[in-house]
Amino acid sequence: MEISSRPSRLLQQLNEQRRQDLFCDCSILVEGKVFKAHRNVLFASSGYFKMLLSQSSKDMSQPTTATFHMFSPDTFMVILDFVYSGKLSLTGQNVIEVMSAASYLQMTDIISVCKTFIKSSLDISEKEKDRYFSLSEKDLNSNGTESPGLYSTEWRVESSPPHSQMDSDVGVSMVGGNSWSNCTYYSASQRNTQRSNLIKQTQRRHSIKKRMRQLGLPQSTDVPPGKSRKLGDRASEPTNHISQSEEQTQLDTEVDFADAGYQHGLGSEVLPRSLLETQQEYESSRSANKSKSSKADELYASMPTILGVMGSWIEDDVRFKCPFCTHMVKRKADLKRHLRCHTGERPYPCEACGKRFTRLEHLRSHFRTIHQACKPICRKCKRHVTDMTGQVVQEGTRRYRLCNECLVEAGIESIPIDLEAEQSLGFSPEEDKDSRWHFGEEHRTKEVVEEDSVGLVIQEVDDSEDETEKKEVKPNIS
DNA sequence: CTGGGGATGGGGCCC
DNA sequence: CGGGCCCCATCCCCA
Repeated sequence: MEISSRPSRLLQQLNEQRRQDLFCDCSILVEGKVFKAHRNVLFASSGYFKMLLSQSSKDMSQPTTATFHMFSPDTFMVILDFVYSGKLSLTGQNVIEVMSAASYLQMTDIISVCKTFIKSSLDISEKEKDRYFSLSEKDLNSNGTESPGLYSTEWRVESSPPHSQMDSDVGVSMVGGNSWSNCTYYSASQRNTQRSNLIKQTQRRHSIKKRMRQLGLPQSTDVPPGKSRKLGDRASEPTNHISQSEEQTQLDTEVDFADAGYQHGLGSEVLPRSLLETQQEYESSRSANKSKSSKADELYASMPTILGVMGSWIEDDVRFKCPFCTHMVKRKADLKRHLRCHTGERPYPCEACGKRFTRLEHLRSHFRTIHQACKPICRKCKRHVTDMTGQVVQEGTRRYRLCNECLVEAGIESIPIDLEAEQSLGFSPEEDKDSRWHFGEEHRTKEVVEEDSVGLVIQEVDDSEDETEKKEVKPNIS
């Protein structure tokens, strides 16, 4: 016979004891504020505490103390309240920090709730959008006041009492690792600029799919687990680690959910609003939520203060753990590089096509293959070509080589170098000849329009000038 | 539908 | 610590 209410009553009792500082044998110091708690409860709730307490458990007579600097007392209070009550008080303002702290403390329960919170905020964003349009269409003359408590309830995890959420693969490595260092992130305005550039990319669908994968969201083209990457960290990456890029993508578009609460139970799944499928949706969403986006930007702006690098020690080997996934690297610089895949930061734009890259080398590679036709290989027959046996064909902003035979076969051998067409791209003959690759944002639209009219342009291949051209053509990559 | 190849992105590591 | 190279996985396009 089982009394189902017994565990919760026990937890209530423990919570009461905590509040009255009864039998507390553990002190947690967070930025000068002391929290009292029970070892047993902390041990059972957090992988971090489990490791910490198992190391210090030999001396049970001494009270255990732990000190944290990487999150605020308020954040820890939210987590501690969750540990003792199963209730997680999330708001739009604290969700990121709570999730980050939970990641550090290895409390995947909380991470899951935070993730769902953020996901469902996107759902709310869509509802808000619908409501916005609805108001626009029907209630333009109405008072337009919003129900302040539209989403005000509290997030609760009631279905499961706090329990151990060990992340075995990171558990050991986390012990003693508590140094955080700030990382560089784009400001909100920079991000807006980047985002607008990103929006213009033609491969958005690809990135959305990819981000869905990062989120662990189901998708039709998802690869089976067995086909995952060679590196175990991706395969083993828990799906409850929301990627920051995704998180930000969502937060950028979401409504103001700060100060609002949400009712959530783990048992009743809150279906995440899937990522916006198209640019139109994305942008209409953005425009619909324009008045609210500043809040999301504020939220983003707060991230640099709460995101960081966890240094941890495995034996004598210092390694750095990504706060958003289980990936660990040996060098800070590698972590910084890795973080770009979470932040979506793409600092290296291609001047020719506007496509942005996370790394300079990728930009260079892209530019060489797409815009410079550096490969001395005929694109059609794959044979090796020289400047004697082939020519460079330009198609839009793409360049590639064709051997003379394939040129004849394609019937484009008679097309001369179309200087007029090149000028039609918006460059005067006086301009640097290479500046035709410097398509800025202002040229891009024109470029697309003109691309068809440009057609194929053949230029003489001069391999000897390739290096020179490389430098001139792409000053920002050399 | 499928396989091949190009483009892209990410990790490890050397300089 | 940044730059760069190499390698590999994945995606996408095309035959």
